[in-house]
Amino acid sequence: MGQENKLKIRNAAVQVISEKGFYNTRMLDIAEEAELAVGTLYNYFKSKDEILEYIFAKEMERRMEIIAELKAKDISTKKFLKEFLDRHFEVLIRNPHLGRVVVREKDFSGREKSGNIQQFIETLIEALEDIFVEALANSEIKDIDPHLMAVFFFGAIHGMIEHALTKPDIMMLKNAPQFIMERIEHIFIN
Amino acid sequence: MGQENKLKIRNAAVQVISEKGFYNTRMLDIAEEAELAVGTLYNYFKSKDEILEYIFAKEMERRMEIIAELKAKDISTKKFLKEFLDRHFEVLIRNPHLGRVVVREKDFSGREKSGNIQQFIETLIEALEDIFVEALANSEIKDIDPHLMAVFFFGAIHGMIEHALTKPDIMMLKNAPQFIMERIEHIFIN
Amino acid sequence: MGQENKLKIRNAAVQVISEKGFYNTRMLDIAEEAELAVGTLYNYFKSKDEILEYIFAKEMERRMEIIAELKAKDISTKKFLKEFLDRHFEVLIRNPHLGRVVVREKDFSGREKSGNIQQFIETLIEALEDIFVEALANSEIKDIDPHLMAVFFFGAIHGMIEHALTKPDIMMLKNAPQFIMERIEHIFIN
Amino acid sequence: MGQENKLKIRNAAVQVISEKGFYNTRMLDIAEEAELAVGTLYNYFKSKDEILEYIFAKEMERRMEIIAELKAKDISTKKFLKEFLDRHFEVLIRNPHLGRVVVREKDFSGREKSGNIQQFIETLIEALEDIFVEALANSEIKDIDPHLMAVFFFGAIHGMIEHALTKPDIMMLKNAPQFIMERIEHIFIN
DNA sequence: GATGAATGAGAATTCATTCAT
DNA sequence: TATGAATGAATTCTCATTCAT
Repeated sequence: MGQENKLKIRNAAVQVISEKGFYNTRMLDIAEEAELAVGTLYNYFKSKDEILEYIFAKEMERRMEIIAELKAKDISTKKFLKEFLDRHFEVLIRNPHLGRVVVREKDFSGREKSGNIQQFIETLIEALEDIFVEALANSEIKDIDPHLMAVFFFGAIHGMIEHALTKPDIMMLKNAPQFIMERIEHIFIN
Repeated sequence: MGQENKLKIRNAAVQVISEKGFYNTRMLDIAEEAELAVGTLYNYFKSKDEILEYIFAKEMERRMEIIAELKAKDISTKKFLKEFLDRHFEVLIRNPHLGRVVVREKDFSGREKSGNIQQFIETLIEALEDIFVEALANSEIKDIDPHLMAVFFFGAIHGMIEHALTKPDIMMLKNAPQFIMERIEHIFIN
Repeated sequence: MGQENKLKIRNAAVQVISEKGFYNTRMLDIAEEAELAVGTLYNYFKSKDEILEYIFAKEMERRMEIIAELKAKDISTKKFLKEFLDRHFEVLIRNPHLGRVVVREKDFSGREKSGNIQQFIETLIEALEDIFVEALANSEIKDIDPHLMAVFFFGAIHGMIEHALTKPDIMMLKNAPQFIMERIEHIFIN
Repeated sequence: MGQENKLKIRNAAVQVISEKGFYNTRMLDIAEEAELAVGTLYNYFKSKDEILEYIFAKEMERRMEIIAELKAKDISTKKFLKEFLDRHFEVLIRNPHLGRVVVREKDFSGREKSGNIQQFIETLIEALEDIFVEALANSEIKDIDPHLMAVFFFGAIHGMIEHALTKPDIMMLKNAPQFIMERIEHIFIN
């Protein structure tokens, strides 16, 4: 059915955009990668911008799902963050193209539409912030500004991903979760 | 003399690109902001890409200067990093447009030329890595992978800058250096 | 049976083309208005152009029928023209969309196929010319170039229709036949 | 200077649009006819639509100038109309392409922008209406609805032009003014 | 006959770059 | 050196038409 093509287009777009960057990718590039006609792309997406938004929406949705799932587990914040990192990086190791697109094209500025993508990032940061706020309330972590903490954490993750995928350095991706946890180990009480 | 115009163009480009993003900025936009004719831009830069490269080159040069200067001071690594962060963020607080361009447009991929910009980032990370390698040799810090450390550190910095400038949240820029230092405090011996 | 769909398509086309103009009307627009699938349109018409031709053909056929019918009645030319005008405008008052399409899209030039539509107009003008030729032979009207007369007459009719439908000004449509007759009253002998 | 190119583009557009119709004319066609690059067209006009509007604006301006000039002459309405017709048709005889565009593309419907073109026509009709209103006040013509009269008159003119230029039939253009005057002769008192 | 997704040729428009003045 | 009009390659998006179901 139709969803199959939408998926094909998304995957093709991820592939090509990760290689050439969003602005250097033509609709024709995506179409060829997807083995479809250009016109067909427009049966599934209103514009090129919308394809990028869709990629982001899907990925951010996944991250929120992971967070929701982990929240349901009722584990300590430390375990929570470790597991979130593990799963986040695991996805990227399996699909480096996707990671590259998500970390690189997030600054899709200069157009109003881009608002959505910025929003996805915001939402994720806010979700992380909530985790820290709660941990603070439960005295699981020291008295640290949760907002700064969330931004710092998110930035460090993105930075390592970007660097690892650009080199590319898969080993770094594998070590990153453990390394990041060690860097914030000290914020936890006990 | 001519350098005055080159500076005008650079400043205009920073201003406009920070607002619209590199790909949504036309040479005409830069020319208008600089109060020059489009043709004049080409008397100072061979291409649009070259303007961006120039902006990066200048900024990275400045960072390297700061690093060289601090190295000459022969202070502890902790003080070194703290002072580097202070000065780095200070520049951005004074010129947010510049910060926005540098953090956003670093992934200028999909073209061969972009190599230069990637290179600037690499160089800076390597410089930081050197600091950590040396600190390790001097037993100033714990036994931590210096490369990972440099990437982590750089990522966190960039993430906070980007977030702070996007909101924009000047207060975060002010608090960031101290906050980051506290996060890596534990890596230092003593 | 099938003719029902052909009619639905024609009516839908008249409706949409009258609103958006032929070139700004997509097959999809017509299909939606007709509550049919685009593909279905092609079971009844070979192309978009053919739909417009069909609309014209039908209308011109009707006018020719009116003319034939009036000719059979064997009335004076003056009565003939008056009745022709009455019936012509009556149709338009009842279906302004149709009128709008017929007066506006007659210049469907630049394509070979369009010849047909031009032809319809020609045929109608010739029919009117015949009326004047005959009237001249019967000494019903003064010595006036019948060809010029037909063109003049036809132009005035079209102009008034177009103006009335564009405003729209239904009252003008109602008054037009009488007004036009008064304007050519003087050509009749007696 | 620049106006020279604007004129070249206008003339080329008139030529091509008169042959192929507005919607079947590509910007490239106009550019080639004008012996300019496509891009150059956009240095003088914001869009294809704007070219058509410009053609109309110029022509309507000319007609208004003729009307203003004749008004200044303070001649009888009958002479006024005759002279207006003569000059109007004279222009068309000299530049049939222009005439064809003006009579054919006036119904530039389906887009908001088209409003301007409709407006030009309206303005001209209103100007004619004013003539009749004044003539009525001066008892130069019989008691006839001036609005209907203006629309009728304008329609007849357009119809004859269109027919004459479509055939093409230059003789008809030459005879038209006289013929039209004879048709409305009876409305004048005396 | 009816459907509507797939197709790809085609068109408007943009914009980096050139170059004559 | 400064200018800005001219250029035309490149790109996004549209839409008539086809055809497998």
